[in-house]
Amino acid sequence: MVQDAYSAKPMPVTIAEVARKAGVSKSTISRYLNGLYDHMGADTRERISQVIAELDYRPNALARSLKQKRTYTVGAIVANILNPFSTSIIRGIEDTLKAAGFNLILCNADDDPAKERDYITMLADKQIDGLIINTTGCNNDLIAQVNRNTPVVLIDRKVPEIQVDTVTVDSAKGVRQAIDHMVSLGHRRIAMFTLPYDHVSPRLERVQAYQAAVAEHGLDFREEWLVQTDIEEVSITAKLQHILALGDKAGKPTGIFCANNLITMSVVKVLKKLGLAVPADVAVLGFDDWEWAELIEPPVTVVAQPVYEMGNKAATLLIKRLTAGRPPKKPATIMFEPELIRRKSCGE
Amino acid sequence: MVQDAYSAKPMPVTIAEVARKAGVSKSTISRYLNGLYDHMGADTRERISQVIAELDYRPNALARSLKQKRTYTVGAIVANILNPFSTSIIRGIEDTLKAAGFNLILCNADDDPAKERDYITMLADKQIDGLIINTTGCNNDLIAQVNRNTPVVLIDRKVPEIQVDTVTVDSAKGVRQAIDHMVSLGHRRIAMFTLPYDHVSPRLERVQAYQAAVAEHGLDFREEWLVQTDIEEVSITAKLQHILALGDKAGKPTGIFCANNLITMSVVKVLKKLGLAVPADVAVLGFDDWEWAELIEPPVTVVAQPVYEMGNKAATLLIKRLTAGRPPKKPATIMFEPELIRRKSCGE
DNA sequence: CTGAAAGCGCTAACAA
DNA sequence: TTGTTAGCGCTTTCAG
Repeated sequence: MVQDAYSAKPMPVTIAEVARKAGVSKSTISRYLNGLYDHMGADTRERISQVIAELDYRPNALARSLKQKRTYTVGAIVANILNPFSTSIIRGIEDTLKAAGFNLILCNADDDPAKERDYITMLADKQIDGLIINTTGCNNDLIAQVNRNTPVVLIDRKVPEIQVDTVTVDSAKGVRQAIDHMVSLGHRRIAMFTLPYDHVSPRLERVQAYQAAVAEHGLDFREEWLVQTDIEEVSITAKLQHILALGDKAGKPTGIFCANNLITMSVVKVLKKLGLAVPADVAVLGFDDWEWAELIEPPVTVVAQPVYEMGNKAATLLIKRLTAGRPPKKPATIMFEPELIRRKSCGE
Repeated sequence: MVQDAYSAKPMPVTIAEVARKAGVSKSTISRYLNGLYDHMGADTRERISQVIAELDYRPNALARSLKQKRTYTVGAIVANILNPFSTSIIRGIEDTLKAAGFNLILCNADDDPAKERDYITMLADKQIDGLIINTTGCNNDLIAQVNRNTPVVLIDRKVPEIQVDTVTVDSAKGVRQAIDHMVSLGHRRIAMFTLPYDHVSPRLERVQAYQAAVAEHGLDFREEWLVQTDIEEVSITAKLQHILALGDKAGKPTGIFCANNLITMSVVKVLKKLGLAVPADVAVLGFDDWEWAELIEPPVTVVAQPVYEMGNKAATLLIKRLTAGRPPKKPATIMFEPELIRRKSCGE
């Protein structure tokens, strides 16, 4: 068949062509490509090397993977790529994977279960060797199914129904540190802002830990102080105005604990727009640190998670499964330690 | 052959199995999968649908792509995923691609030419249909070669040697806006901080535009004010201290123009550490906006680029090539308009 | 040390 | 309306 004059893709060179030009069989080329030249004629080897260079030949990974049933590729799906939390994790995953010779396909679920679902199936269809996912928590069935063929590692968010390696942070301890810190600075009326916490384990854990800490410290508490919200400015503004209008005697909180960095940013932004001073009018403490948290005025006090290391660990766990001598070990859950970073947003 | 007891991957179900169970040929299944059931027996269709559901069958994308010579996947390589500039672009690319039915493989070159090189070949080996790249500028040969088989779109950074669609921002105009603004606020001694600008077109353009603007306004100028640096705190600190120690009469600049957001963040951070007030001690204006630039104290004035739209556009151009009626059009370079966003870091 | 041949899972003429 | 057949580009026994 003749090559179409306008066709976008010129005929790429195949192993057969290399074989012909080098005057050997495809098998020999294949062996060469796979480093099996222990017992290969030095002359043949040399010739093949030359022909390959000359033709600029690169093996087709699709064909190879189809035959070998391995792609040496792992997929990673993060919840929201605009969140520094996700990008740091990605860097952690990437470095470890690369060092081990695996490729990475990155996907951004955008906190949308449907999008996540699409990406999971796309990756599975592409026959990835493994999956690392910071899941929305709404596709557990699919993830479990993928996990039957392909090792999966969960990051940040746990899903007890699925038996897989999981990397998280000790949210309870982090919240404890946060509340202890605020209390030590004299706060006794502490509100908490969180994204909706159904389906998402760390969010739920943080809310529960907040409630526990409030109880143990014998702090004041009102249902209205536990606010579930999205990060839109209008929403945050409304909720903030509501709790801050509660009136001073035991009604208005003096501090706000934000359950993740997105919330923290929004809260700080809105507070600023409302002309409220931090921490004079109200203190702020966030869960999760990020590069420029100290650039905000005032620099915001946070509970930091070792995000990069969490990415490393997730990749390491996955690689272990991918290269494991059998039989496979029981799934483990690794919990990292959070760390309080004192800056200026809580007073002192 | 018997399935190995410990083998990680259970035998996945293939089209042949579906065919057998449904009592039809593989071709029929294939037709079904590809939506060619116009002239298919309603009964067969029904049966196939059932068997597929029953077996949880998913076609192997590797096999399909090998045969079709299309992966419906485009690769995107960004310079630095920790940079909000990159992530916004990614979102733009992603949305457009998804809407057009293409998959996206994301890679982070980390501003490292070697890493970039690896990713480009990896993507090419995986037979991507197209590539969008914010290149380091050090792999032009490779990119040109890929471009012979596969449409490439350059984003943010131009490479004149390669004939491809390119999406950029009008750096010259942006810089002009920046300098004009500072001048209008009374600054006549303006320094510029930039990352090393060899290989990277927008950086070079910005430096040239800065020099041109300085000349046209008849501003004071000293070689030392044009500083090339990395974003490490130590480097920035040293350079900053140097120019600020120059002495007041025409030596010490009153304003600093930062050529990109990474530089801006570092400069602001170091200024803060040095106890210098912005804009009282020195004004700051940055190229490129980002979500939380207004959270900094003072909120920093910037020249914003429509990053999300640039991502959209890059993807759109690529899709056009991928779905084009032939013959292909000549490569175009699209230039987006920057926009000055006045905040507080330049005085007034 | 190297080659022949079969086959990975799918699609696409061409027949029927 | 459906089946047969021949590959896509590579790897991998099995022979020699």
